[in-house]
Amino acid sequence: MSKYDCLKLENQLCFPLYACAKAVTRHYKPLLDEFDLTYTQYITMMVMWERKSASVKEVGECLYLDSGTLTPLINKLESKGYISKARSSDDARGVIITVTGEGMKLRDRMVKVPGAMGGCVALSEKEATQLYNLLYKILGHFDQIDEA
Amino acid sequence: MSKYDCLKLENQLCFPLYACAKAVTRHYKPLLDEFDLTYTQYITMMVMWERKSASVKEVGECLYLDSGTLTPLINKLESKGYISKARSSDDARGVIITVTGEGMKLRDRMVKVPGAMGGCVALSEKEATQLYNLLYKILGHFDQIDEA
DNA sequence: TTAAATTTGATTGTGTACAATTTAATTGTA
DNA sequence: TACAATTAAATTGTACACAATCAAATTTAA
Repeated sequence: MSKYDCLKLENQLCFPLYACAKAVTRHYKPLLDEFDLTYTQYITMMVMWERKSASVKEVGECLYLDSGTLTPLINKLESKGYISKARSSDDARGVIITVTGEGMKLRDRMVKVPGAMGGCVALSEKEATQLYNLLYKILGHFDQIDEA
Repeated sequence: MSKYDCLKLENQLCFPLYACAKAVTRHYKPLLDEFDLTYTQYITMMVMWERKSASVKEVGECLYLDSGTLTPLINKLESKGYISKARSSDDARGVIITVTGEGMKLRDRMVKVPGAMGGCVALSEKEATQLYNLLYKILGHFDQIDEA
């Protein structure tokens, strides 16, 4: 029992969180490679599939990403033909991105991906729900801190 | 209820994991800035504080990182004076890194960091343990997959 | 014992992340 | 109305992450 115990890797909660998130995206990679998408591009497409259209700012709020990350990423998705970009007519500062027909077709082709990944994680239904709730509890608390 | 529900962001387990890990390291940043360390440098020092000495390969196994990430990071920690590098005498392929006196002094100065971060996460003891166990369960399963 | 296979760390290239700054557009206010 | 403050994206710079490749050293096996 030392005063340094709190600095041991095994006593950290953040480290398994960090390592686990990386492990998950690493195991997503072979699944996503078939569609020529990275994980971040994939979740960006998820937002687009649901909303059809959104500003860069809105996408950033959904994904906790800023324009420094999203601008090049969105340009790549545009060059792949999955989304289109246009200045907002309401407010010329904003850029509205819209999912294309090709982008919607991609959704059909990717329906099997979450299932394939789920088989990889191997938690029970109950454990998965537990984890889900704990993670959103932390995220919610951070959101609260940040808006203050 | 659509066949596309599995592709909704809110139905993903991976997304809050990814977002939460980023939120945690983001909130670590102001704490670590005072010591001129990044999060990855910080956990690398944790390994060094515990082991005093380890090969690049061993550090990588502890942290789930490869030489592409560790080589430049270790060079930075060396230039800050917290560790030293030397070829292994046993096996000239290996590079052994060793924590310096300055590196050990840093541990004393950083004892307050985990507590400060813990106050930020705001889970009960029980929830934190639950989360810890779930994360290591996933990591353990991935380890199993990977070694096969 | 050598030649092939493996291992270790470094290097290169791509893709995030995110802070900080810049530019253009909009809003608020005196 | 003017003009300061704010906002949205883009840009720039630093630091991971990791795949792929390389070079040097070591191990294995024929």
